[in-house]
Amino acid sequence: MKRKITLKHIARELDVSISTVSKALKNSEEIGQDTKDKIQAFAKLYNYRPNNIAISLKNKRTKNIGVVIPDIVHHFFTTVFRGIEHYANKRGYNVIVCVSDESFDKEVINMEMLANGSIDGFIMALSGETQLKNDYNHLKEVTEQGIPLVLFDRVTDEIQCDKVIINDEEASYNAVKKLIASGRKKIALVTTENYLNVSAKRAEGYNRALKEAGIPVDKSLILQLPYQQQDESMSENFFRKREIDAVLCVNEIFAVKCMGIAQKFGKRVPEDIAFIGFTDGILSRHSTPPLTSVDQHGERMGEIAAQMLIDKIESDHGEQDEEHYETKVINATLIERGSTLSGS
Amino acid sequence: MKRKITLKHIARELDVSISTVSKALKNSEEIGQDTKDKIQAFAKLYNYRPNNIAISLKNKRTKNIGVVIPDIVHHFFTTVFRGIEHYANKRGYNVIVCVSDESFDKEVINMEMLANGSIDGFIMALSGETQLKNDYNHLKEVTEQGIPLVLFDRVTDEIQCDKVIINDEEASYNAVKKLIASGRKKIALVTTENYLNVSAKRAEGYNRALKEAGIPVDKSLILQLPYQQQDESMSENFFRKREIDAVLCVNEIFAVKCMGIAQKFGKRVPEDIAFIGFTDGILSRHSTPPLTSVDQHGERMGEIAAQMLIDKIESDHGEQDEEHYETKVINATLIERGSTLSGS
DNA sequence: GCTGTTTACGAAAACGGTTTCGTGTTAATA
DNA sequence: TATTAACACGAAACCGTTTTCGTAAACAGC
Repeated sequence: MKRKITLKHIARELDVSISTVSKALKNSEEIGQDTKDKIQAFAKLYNYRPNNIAISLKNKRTKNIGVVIPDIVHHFFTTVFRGIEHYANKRGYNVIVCVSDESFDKEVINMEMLANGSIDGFIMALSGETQLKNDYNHLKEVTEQGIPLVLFDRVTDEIQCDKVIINDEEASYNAVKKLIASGRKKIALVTTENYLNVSAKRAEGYNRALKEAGIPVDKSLILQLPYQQQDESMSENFFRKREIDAVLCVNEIFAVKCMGIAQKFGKRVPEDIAFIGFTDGILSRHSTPPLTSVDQHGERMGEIAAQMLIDKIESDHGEQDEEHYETKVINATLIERGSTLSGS
Repeated sequence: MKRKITLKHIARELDVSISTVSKALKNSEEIGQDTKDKIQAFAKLYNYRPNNIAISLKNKRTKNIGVVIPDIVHHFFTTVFRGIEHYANKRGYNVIVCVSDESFDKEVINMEMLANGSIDGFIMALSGETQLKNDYNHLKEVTEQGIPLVLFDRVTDEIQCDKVIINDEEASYNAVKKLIASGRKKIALVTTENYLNVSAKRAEGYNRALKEAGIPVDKSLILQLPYQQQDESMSENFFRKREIDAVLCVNEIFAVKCMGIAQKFGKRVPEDIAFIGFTDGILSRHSTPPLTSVDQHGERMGEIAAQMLIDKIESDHGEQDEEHYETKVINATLIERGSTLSGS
């Protein structure tokens, strides 16, 4: 077992001082060429690599960023994460992930663990419980310590920091407008039970589009399902009883499920009934027919979040002048597929 | 902005030495009760937390583990990751993730970055390119440095280390046997083009089950698709021309796609044709009919991998006696759903 | 009053680097 | 020849902890 070699080893072996070795490996002008050659050759031979931890301690920079998300087995979050990871890696950063499991306590504990020197900044989406409790002291503490923070998707106005979100309301509005334009009249909305921030926004867009088209909003056309629904009777009743020719769902699981139910009742998609879902994931692409859905550009979102964070980290050398925070809005786009297109 | 407070600050403020502060906060017997009280009160007041980096440097233990996987937007890998993260957190470890994107070079670079002190051990699944090149020097280097390594799912015999895999061959064998038992005779196999390790194992199980039942293996019933296939003509031709009453697919995407195609040709699932997929993910649960599939127990796999790794890390204090490595095999189980059950 | 023990704390080394400053040697200049 | 600048390197501080060891002061025992 070859143990890692350190500056001290090299110095002792070559009978020079540690500082000389350090400088030689940085090709400093201070050191004579022969000495540099000798040291560099030796270092290469023994595959010397500086110890990251020691450097972190010295520089007070870890080159790590902390990502805290509610769930990892979740298409949208992993997509964002991929964007973060790619961008961060490009700039020489590693990513430490913690999963809050939608729990406030876990979110707090994870952040505290990481905030004690392990990372240079945070990127996070709030857990459901945190949004419910509306308690953001852990975020405040972190920012007060001068640790940069970027929130994405699940954000809050209570905290002053950089944010990246999508235009949920508008995306929803546009989707419904498109349905109306293609002649649909009885448009249903399938949303979550406990109005999450994003679901609420999407409902607003739905309402606005209908109103603008002069279609009265019919509450009986709005179905609220539990987040993790097992039982399909609610949805079945909903679709059995009602005359519906289009459906907007706030996520793709609901959309695919509802589409299946409608088909079971003999409706043809998209001829009799059209479907649009949010979150363009694997389900949308592989359902029959493929689902028209709102692409939230998760990867781009992750890249932007990472960029904002790292820029802030690296500009942070002086006391930050006047604090200046941005909220970037990403335009979601509708990807049209078989569940709305009637042409082949 | 309240900066982080250190032992030195406390010491200066209370006019004692740094060592006294350190000991007092650990409630050492060496320190007088009044001094301890004073110091602890002060520390609590200013919310003192020891700096992780300094501790890491001192202990040569980071309490971080590195996870390197080929892809993160991938149901199976995220499931495993969740298992790793949960277990690691329970034992006080954080997780640094790097994504190799199926690229050999990225895998190497990522591991080198992390191996220089950032982590105490690795958990990884090999990238496709690495398996193709059959070059494992980066893994060898890491293990030779005494860094514990656990491979999961995509493993290799070339490296001596702990491993966690599922019984692919047997799972496949059992699945096909079940199809045969339910009266299916013309059983197709849909697999990947460039035989990955796991695909090969699954094909073996398929062959064995057929042979054992006295059914000759018909090469024309085996379809090899590119990993990321766009074009469906290959699959369409396959299903159009052949008399097939059951299909085993090496992943759920293939299964759902093929099921859709068969349905398009007027076949009823499962009456006319049954489907079984590997990887029990979101697609299986939400397809119509829901797909019978092989659950690889990713979360359990992650937990076991993390446990093996951390146990090794924490037993590693002395020079490890004689090296002893294990390969744990997890039994995949078949989850039966509508794509094979003919009963309601 | 002298020795021997506690008690309660501080000095210093160590982890592995970076960096500032000082200094001995040589070469250039007056 | 004396002065000085350039060169090449080492000593030491520092980042924030932990931990070993040394030692003053107080106290006990004789």
